[in-house]
Parts: sequence; structure tokens; C-alpha cells
Amino acid sequence: MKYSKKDRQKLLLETLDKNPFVTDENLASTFHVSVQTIRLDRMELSIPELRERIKSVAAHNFGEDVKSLPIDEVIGEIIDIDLDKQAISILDITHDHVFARNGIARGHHLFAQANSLAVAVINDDLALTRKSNLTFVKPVKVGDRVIAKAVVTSSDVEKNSTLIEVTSKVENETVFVGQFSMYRVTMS
Amino acid sequence: MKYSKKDRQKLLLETLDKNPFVTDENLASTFHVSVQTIRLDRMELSIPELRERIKSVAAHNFGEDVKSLPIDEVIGEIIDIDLDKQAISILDITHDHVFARNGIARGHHLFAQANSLAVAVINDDLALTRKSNLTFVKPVKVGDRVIAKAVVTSSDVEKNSTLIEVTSKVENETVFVGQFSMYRVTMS
DNA sequence: ACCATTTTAGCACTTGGTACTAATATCAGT
DNA sequence: ACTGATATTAGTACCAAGTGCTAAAATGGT
Repeated sequence: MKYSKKDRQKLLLETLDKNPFVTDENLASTFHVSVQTIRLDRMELSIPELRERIKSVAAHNFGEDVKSLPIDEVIGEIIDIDLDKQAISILDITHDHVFARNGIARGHHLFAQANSLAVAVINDDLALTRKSNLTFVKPVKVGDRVIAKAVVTSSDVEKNSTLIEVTSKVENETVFVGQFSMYRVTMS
Repeated sequence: MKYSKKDRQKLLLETLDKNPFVTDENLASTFHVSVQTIRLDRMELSIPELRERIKSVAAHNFGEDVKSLPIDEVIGEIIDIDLDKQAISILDITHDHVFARNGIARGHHLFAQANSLAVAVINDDLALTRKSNLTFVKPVKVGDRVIAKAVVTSSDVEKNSTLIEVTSKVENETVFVGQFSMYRVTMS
């Protein structure tokens, strides 16, 4: 059962969208036409050849800027800090921070901002996160400016332990809350 | 200035790791050897040809079973996944992941690996982290290979809620544990 | 039946290789 | 300096999956 040219080309597009790894020969046999016809179809639809299709899939995966977390010591920009008391940082959410699918910021960026702020507020040589308790109150989107405020709630010098509460807001609405139990040591 | 065979092969590996889209001809000219030498090197190192390299990059991006999260958005490499049941990923800790000061991995990378694995394991269109509870059991250092295992512990379809426990280990020693309460929705 | 569109065929040429053979270069040890 | 071993280069035939081109054949609509 042969399709009309139009139908075939439509199906061709769908097929290649689902699976770009198909040769012309392959397509020809599935559509019961000659390889040349497939080539003409690709011309008309300006679909590149197999190798180029694969390359572009690969390049998309590869070439896109690495979305790993930045190397800088603090995620977000610290705009106010009072060591061992409180600190505030700002993080502007860009498309790099969100799921492509729905534009919602990925949790680890909010965590990273909060956690690195918690580390920064501690006035010691070594500060490590021991435990934490997070609540993602409301989804954060592209363009949002997240303002995180870290407050030191208690400090037990004996146990080298400090509790910090970080609250992140967008336009004065709380989007994230985290309690961090930090381990701290002064080296000297 | 020519390199010794050993050095060249080492560099070759690094080069192709950074950029797999390079032809033998290209490599030959950058290393100032003949194309045949490059081919021999690839043989010895069992590096596949350009097209295969590209294909594998593309296939990784495409064919995989990750639904909620495009593969390139997962922090760490997923090596096993059984949707709605469990998943495993590997993250090699490099100097990019640690505090320059002490070589200890920054918490948000462990969180990112665990959290994105939790998102990936969910067989739905949308998966967001609602709450989480983290314990950083033991410091992780440069060179460590962190193996995170996410296990779905419960699922409440009414509440669109799923609980996931992620345990991360280095050489079979637990370094991190996280409980994630995820919000999930199927769109259709 | 006629013309346009569509489809098929065939050939030369291209990339980026594999597989294989054979000739040189280079170095190490005696 | 000579001998082997190792490393490098050269060259050939071949392959996959194409492009580009020309030309013939089939099909459809009126």
C-alpha cells in the first residue's frame, strides 16, 4: 500500500523525528519506494543526511555549555554579610538553571545558593554541611531573582556545630526554606 | 616537537575526550604524524572511528529511557535505571567539585547528583522536589567516584507524591544519604 | 491522448574510514 | 657499527552513506 507523496513526506518527518538514525535505504524499504525518492523527499523537506542528523543530535548533547554548577566559591552574589550572624545573596535565574521542559528552576541551584551562603556566613577555616532539611515551597522560574537570607540560629562550640536557617524569596514570597547543620573547625 | 608514542596516545585520549568530533586527518596534523599512525593509535587504544564516536554521543542523548529529565540535564552518569523503582548514577569528583582550600567536595554537587537522580527515576512528565532531608556522612574528595543509588520507597498517587531514598557511596562506604519527597504529575 | 508530475535508474565523485601489505625510520643493546 | 625490534609511513582495494547530475520510465489528471 503506497502513500501519496504528501503523506509519505509527512510520515517521513515524523519517522525521522522519532528516530534520526535511519538510512535512506532503510526508509526506502519501509515506504516501499526507491532510495532516490527518499533522497528527493529529503531535498524538498531539507532534511540533512543521516550523518549530519546524528552529528547534530550529538552536538546538541555535547556542545551546549556545560550546565554543571559554577566553580566560584559562592553560588549567587553576596550582598550583605555579618559573620556568624547572617548573610544575604542574590541569584538571578537564567535558562541555564531551569528544566528545558517546563522552565522551572532545578532544585540543586536553590540548594547551592543556600548551602554556599551557609558556608560563607561561618567565620571559620573549615565549614562542612552535616545535615540539612529542605522545603521547596514554590516553583522558581526563569527571570526570577532569588534572594536568600541565612541566619545563624545556634552555635555549639563544644560540638563544633552551627545551625543555620536559610530562607529564599522571590518578590518577597518564600520559595525555599532550608535548615543546615554545619560542622566547623578553626585551624591554626 | 614530536611526542613519544606513549605521550601521544595519552594526549590523544584526552583530546578525544574533550572533543570527539575530530577526524584522523585532523589529529594527524595536530600531532604532526601521519594519518596511519593515528589509526594505529586508535587501534591500540580501541577508540572507535569518528562516526561511531559521534553516534555513541548521540545515542546516549537520544535513545535513553530517561523521561522526566533529558539525559544531559542529569548530574552524573546514569548507568542503570528502572523507572519508578530504582536508578544508579556515577559522578567522578574532579577539582571542579571541591573547595580549593581542602579538596573536599562541595555539598551541592552531591545533592545535585542525588536530586537529579531522584527526578530521573520518576516515570512522569513533571517531577519536582518538595522536601528533602540530607545527611553528609563523610567528606568526599577529589578523585572519588561517587555511586548514587536512588530507591523509590513509596508512592501516593492521590497526593501526586513519591518518596525516594538516595544513598551515595565511595568505595562501598556511605558518604551521603538523602530522602526526597517528590511532587509528580502526568500530563496528557 | 497529452502534458506535468513523480518516480526510478545509473554514473561519477566525496568523506572518513577499514583491512591489509610493504617499505622505511628510529632506537636500544651489544 | 650492526642487528633486531619497535614505530612510522605509504599505498592499495574496499565500504557506507551519501551528493550531484542526467535521463528514462511510470503515473495522474483532465
